[in-house]
Amino acid sequence: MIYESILEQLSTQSCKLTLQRRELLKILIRAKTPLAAREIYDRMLKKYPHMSFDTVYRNLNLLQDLHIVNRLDFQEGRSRYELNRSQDHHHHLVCLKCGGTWKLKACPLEGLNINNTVPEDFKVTTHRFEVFGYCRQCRKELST
Amino acid sequence: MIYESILEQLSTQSCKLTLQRRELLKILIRAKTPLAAREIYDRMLKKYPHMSFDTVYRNLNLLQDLHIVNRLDFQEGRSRYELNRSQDHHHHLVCLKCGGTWKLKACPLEGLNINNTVPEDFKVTTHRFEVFGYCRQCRKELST
DNA sequence: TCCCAAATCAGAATGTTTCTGATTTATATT
DNA sequence: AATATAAATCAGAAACATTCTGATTTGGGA
Repeated sequence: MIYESILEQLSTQSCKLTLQRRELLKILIRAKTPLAAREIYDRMLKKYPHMSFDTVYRNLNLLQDLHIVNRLDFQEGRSRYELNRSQDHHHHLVCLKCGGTWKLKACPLEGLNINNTVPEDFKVTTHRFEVFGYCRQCRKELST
Repeated sequence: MIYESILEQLSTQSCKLTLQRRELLKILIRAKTPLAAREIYDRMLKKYPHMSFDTVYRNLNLLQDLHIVNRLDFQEGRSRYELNRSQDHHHHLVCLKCGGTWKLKACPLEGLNINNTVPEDFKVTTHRFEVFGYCRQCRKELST
């Protein structure tokens, strides 16, 4: 469903539906949490053992440009990627110990006073918001 | 004033007040915008031409641990650093074209519904919020 | 002045991301 | 079904930020 509609979108942009590209999409659709390029690459190697790492990056960048994928940064020294599901705009809660992530529905741009603080002549295109800390499990482990 | 109080703080932590460390602090205090490690290094080279890049990073990490410096990420492929001036908690507005930054006083954590969306058993330590787009000047240049 | 932990230096190493140039492939057309 | 070709892939190198290593120097207390 999502998969097919993305393939269609790619076709209309005259992008080829290569096996590698399809596999990358399937991995992102299956993912329960944002993945690092390295993690995606490792999963793809299982099906395509001769994959080039470069292919992962090229496709992630392409999908980003088409707004099919979001690039995220959780201060880990590398990016993570997630499918951009429309109607599911969200931000993240990130555990600094285990790297676990949870969705935050609250969005600062929906808050009241943002429009007062951003100058009118500044054209806003995107924003980021992340909350960091320690999840229940990791809190326990820290105190023992 | 700020400079002296930081030196004092460093002393009490039994950190040595090396010339390089002092110079790095002065650069951060002078800075009108968050600086990349590379930019800091370039400025330090003028005074200490034999500086090691490593020294910049080591000190930035130290100062970060002591909450004297904030590490920021503006999706540029490298971090930027700014002095953590207490009583001036803020976020940033970032121009995607020129890299210019402006302070945003609004903070999402002060908003209403955050406490409802973060689970109680999650220990929040930090957060990030950035707004990206194009500044007045760069908007003009894009449309011509 | 002496001592030594802390800091620095120089250069190598690590890890992520991008580039290059040759080869392969998806797909539109015949 | 065969062909042409732009797009995509591969393999490896390169670029870049950041961290590490091991030898040397230095700030600051005794």
